[in-house]
Amino acid sequence: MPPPSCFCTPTAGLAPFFPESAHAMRVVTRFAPSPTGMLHIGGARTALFNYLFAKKHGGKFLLRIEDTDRERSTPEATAAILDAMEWLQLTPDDPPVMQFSRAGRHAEVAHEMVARGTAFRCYVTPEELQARRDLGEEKRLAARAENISENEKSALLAEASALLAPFRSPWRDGGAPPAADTPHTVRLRAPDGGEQTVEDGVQGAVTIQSSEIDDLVLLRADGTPTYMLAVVVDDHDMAVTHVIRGDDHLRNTFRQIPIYTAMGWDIPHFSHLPMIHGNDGAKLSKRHGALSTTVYRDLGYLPEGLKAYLLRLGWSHGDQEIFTEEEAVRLFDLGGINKSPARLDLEKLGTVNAHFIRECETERLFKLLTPFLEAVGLFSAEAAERILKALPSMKDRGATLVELAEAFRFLGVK
RNA sequence: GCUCCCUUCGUCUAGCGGUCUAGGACGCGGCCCUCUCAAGGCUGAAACACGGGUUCGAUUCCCGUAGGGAGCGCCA
Repeated sequence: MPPPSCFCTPTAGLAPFFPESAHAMRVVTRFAPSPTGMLHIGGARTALFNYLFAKKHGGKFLLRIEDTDRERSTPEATAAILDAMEWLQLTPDDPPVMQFSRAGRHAEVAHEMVARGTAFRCYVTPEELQARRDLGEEKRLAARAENISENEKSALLAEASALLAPFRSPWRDGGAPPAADTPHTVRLRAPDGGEQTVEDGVQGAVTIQSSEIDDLVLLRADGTPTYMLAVVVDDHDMAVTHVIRGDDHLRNTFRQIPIYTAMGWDIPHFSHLPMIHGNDGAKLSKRHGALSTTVYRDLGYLPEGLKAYLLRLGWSHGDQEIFTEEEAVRLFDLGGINKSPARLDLEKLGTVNAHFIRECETERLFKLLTPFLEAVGLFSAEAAERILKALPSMKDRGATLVELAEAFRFLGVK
């Protein structure tokens, strides 16, 4: 049995999470949702893993609302996310950071990068870029025509892939603006040659060609920061040591690392979690029913039940199926995370939840159950006493609070 | 299309070259317990995607194929 403190050698070939000597370095993780919709189940799991990892190492778990998209961010979504986090008892150690409030700091960093020559002013417009992509698509389509020669075809394809390749701006090496007052963005000057490798805590070593990284926009023409700049600056300023997020961000890591490098900042340790799919194997969407995390609360699941189920989705510790919160904190590790996507299985969630309903302390269960009883008209002040008394022997009568409430119908409360 | 990633029972997974006639869990079938239901106990069916290597030996390592996923924005 390895000592529990041995968290630095989960997988061969993995970069150590900590320099041997820096035991004083404190683990900081964060969950960074964008308030453009509800907190879905995949996000809840990401938050859980970040929370668990931080707690296990005696570190800090932070929450940052990524609201730099002013068009799509809403206060309602922010409130919904906070509500879900609170329900799940995934409480951040510091007050949530609203990313947009830090826009000034982000711009400051972008300008610093321009001064250092690792970013530049770019005068290309979104329309020009779109035209470039459209032309690329056109050429590709043209290459499919049947009445052209092989030579023409490959020439067309070559043009298409050049047009569709990651964008490298004509201004990346400087140059005068078309006119004195031409609006400009600030773009990262992407690394020139060779390849880039990142040691991911879940995916292992992942390598891509530098040419796959584009000169991404850091500051929009209106001076506001993009997500790519904001995450890096905030993660650095918040002293985040471990970035644990969905693997839809894996490629972004390669676009973010050059920003850390440009500023001479320490690069955090990255771990990218596989996505969660619906029970039909397709990407999670509305038709999979309960999408928002708080819907599970309304469906009668206990927060600890949902968390225990989510924990086992993509993570395992031998054959153990049920983990108490204390065990989860103690046993969680990056090495136990699976690389392949998982499907949501409501049947199993029900079983896990049933376990936690049985484990639930009676007084608390009674409080949680009351609204569900009221919803089906089975609660009254007079019946409260009887319900409370019957509850201990009723605990195994349902997998959810909804079912449990239904089971009280026999009491003839009315 | 290009790049990267993934692939063990229906589902979640164990497995990190011999322990695998592949283990656990959910679900499913049967039996027991029980006035009924639930819970519980026992039990059964159910998987290494395919093809090549490497090796004395592959579920485990490598390469293809197929299937799936992600990314390719002045979105995050």
